[in-house]
Amino acid sequence: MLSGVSAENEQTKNPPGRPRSSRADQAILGAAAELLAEVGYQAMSIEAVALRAGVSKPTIYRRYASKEELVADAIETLRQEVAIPDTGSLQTDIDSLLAEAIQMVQTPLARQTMAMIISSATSSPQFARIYATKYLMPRREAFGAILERAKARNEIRAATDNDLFFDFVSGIMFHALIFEPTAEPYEAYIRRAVRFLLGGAAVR
Amino acid sequence: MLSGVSAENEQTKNPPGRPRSSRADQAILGAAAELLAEVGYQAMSIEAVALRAGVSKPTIYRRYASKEELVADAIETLRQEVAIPDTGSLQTDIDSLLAEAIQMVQTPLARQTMAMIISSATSSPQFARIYATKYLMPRREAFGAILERAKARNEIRAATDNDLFFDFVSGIMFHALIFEPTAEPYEAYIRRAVRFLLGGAAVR
Amino acid sequence: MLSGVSAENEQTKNPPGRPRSSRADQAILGAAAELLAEVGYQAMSIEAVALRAGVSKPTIYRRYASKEELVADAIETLRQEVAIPDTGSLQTDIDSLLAEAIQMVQTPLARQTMAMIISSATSSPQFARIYATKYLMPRREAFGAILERAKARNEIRAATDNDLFFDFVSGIMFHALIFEPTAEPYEAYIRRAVRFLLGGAAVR
Amino acid sequence: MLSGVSAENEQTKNPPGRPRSSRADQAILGAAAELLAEVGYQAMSIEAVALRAGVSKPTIYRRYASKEELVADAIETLRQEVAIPDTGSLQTDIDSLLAEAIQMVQTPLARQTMAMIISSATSSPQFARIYATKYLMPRREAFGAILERAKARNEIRAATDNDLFFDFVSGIMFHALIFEPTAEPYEAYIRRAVRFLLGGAAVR
DNA sequence: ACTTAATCGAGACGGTACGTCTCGTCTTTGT
DNA sequence: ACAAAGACGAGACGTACCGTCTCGATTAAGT
Repeated sequence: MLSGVSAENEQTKNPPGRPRSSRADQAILGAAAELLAEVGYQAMSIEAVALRAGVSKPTIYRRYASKEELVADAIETLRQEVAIPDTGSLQTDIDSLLAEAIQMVQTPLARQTMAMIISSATSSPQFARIYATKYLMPRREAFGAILERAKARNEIRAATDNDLFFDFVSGIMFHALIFEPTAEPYEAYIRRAVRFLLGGAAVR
Repeated sequence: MLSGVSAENEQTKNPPGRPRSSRADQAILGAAAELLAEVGYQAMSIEAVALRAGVSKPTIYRRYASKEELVADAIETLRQEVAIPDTGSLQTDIDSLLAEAIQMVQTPLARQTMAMIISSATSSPQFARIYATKYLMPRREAFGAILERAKARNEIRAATDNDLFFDFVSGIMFHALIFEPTAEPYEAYIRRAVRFLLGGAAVR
Repeated sequence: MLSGVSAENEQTKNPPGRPRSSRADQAILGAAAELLAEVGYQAMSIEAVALRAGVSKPTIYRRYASKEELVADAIETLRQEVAIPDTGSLQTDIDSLLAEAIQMVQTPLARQTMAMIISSATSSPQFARIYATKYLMPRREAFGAILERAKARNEIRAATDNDLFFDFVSGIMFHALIFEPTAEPYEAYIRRAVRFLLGGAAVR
Repeated sequence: MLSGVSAENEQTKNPPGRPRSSRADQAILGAAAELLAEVGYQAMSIEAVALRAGVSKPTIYRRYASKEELVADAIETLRQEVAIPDTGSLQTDIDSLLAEAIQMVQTPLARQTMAMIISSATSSPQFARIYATKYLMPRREAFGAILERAKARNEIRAATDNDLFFDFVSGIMFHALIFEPTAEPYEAYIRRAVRFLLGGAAVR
């Protein structure tokens, strides 16, 4: 891992023997992502991944010591790019971010991923870390940016804790997804909740 | 199910044959609850439940078609009683409720239950319903009661949506449990977050 | 069983309670005999007998302690009456007896019965005894009778052991049924074999 | 099987994948043969075979689709070598063959095997074929050889059907084993019966 | 060209748990 | 007291995956 001696590793010395097949690498990750979205984390068997990837079981186990590692790698490839809106109004900036997040969070893959994260939160915290890094972090930063601009425009109090604000939004989206606390549609509920939160932070 | 016509069903006619053993009922539910807390939902096998309950496998399958049904019944028996505090101050009332909730939510059984709820939220929504009914509902009502009293004392605005307030608290507790957004202790973070929320709702 | 003696049973004291249903008795034996012929001894389950007889399992177990006892009783009811032929010639007498025996021994019920007898010959010798009594004994006596008449007509030597002769015939019928030693039809083989035996016993 | 084409199939190409463990092969067959002799065909469970062989259940099911196939293979391995006696006298030659056969046929394994053969003679004729090939055939040939020599010595008629003679001997041994027709010991009865048969075949 | 060595597919291995089946017994209500 | 209905403990059934292992066949890199 930590190779301080640079002279040796300058030209990545190939190990002897047949190199790993990159075709197999991609096939495995692709099959794992598909199955994850289709049947979920628990029901996904390594055997099924091997079958779909057209690869043998040991070829998977040579790369990943467990289903968790495989899945962690598979979801890591799902890159999240978040455009930071700048409409001149906090309300519309937030609406823009929410629209994307709401759509994303309602896909089966997102549901499965969330389920998996929480299932294994105790035993395998790496999922939560990956999710926090890959998914939450860009959105946290986007929220931070638009909140800062709103402070500059004096729309909200300067003392407002950006991270806490984001945590509340993220938390209530999670919560509502699971428990469906009201009869109204998911999107309407979330928008109402965020207005509530903004009202509390608003300058008066 | 609930047949209002009492005259007909007055004397619940026993079905023929040997009745189900209530000893077995309890033993199964008890063993399931224990194992759930010990090894978690996924690792809990029907076989192990049967062994610990001193009951045969078919005796379990006669009652429950799947592990999910069994577990749903097992967690349904875990009754939640919430005392509604009345200290004369919203802040201390909330502190009192939070203290209990924070303690509860950090036990292994609660973690396992939450994990299971979310894992199966899509496929088996009954878990979420049970949890919402058994766990969240009493707390939602307690929050409603103390918020109403706070409104009467003019501590918070009368227009504050009690349910939404509770959803935010519940949501951020969930969220923080999973993602540990800050380095500070869980309890401190939650208390800080709730103060943030109260600040927004406060009368000015 | 034998309740002819009236002096002892003069006042046939009815036992208390509901008397055993003779309808059930017959239904059980009938169902057992049918299933025995259809699926064989091993595959015949008490459960299936109960179902077909329209009777509950304990009702059967109240009468018979085991499947063996039930089956023993069922086959005991299959009475065997053998007419002793008297045509004036040993050869035609034997042909007559053989015709009937060959036909009988090739029915599925007979095959199943034989299989059962031998399966349990070590552990449950009562089957072999019942079969020997109900099936073999009348034929042994018939053979004895026609052989005696043949001796009187000086067709075979007077010293011929009737029982041994019968055992050989019975034995080769059994043997050929199981192992099909030749390509020729069962009946032709048996007749050829008996002529061989008669040739050895014939007076010269 | 039929490898007429020598050029192509000369070097039997190994199938891909890990080869079956011959250690497991032998352990399974050994355990099956032991259990067969100990508890009988019906009471022998695949589970018990797996346990005794130190092998998992799927390893057995990979090789044999049913208990019948397993047992057929197990009894096929029980090789029967019969030495053909040549004492110069038919009577003593036969005595020698009988002695071995009588001893063999009275062992528990032989009883169990016979029972199984006949139990399944209708449904699974492969047992009877295996028994006929492995057990009866060598003895049939031995009898054929000593009878031919007896004919050369003019002890018995040249027209005597060797196979039929053997069938009678085999048949009466079977028959006597099952029905015990006399009070005398098995061996004495068989020897008496064979003398009867020889008397019929003798040259006069 | 030839060795070397890690890869590949295929599939068997000992395990564990699955959900089902039938066994013979037990326990209730109703006759 | 018996009949019926059906639950019970017990335990085998045959199947599905687990993660590991053993093969023969490839596939480069380093001789």
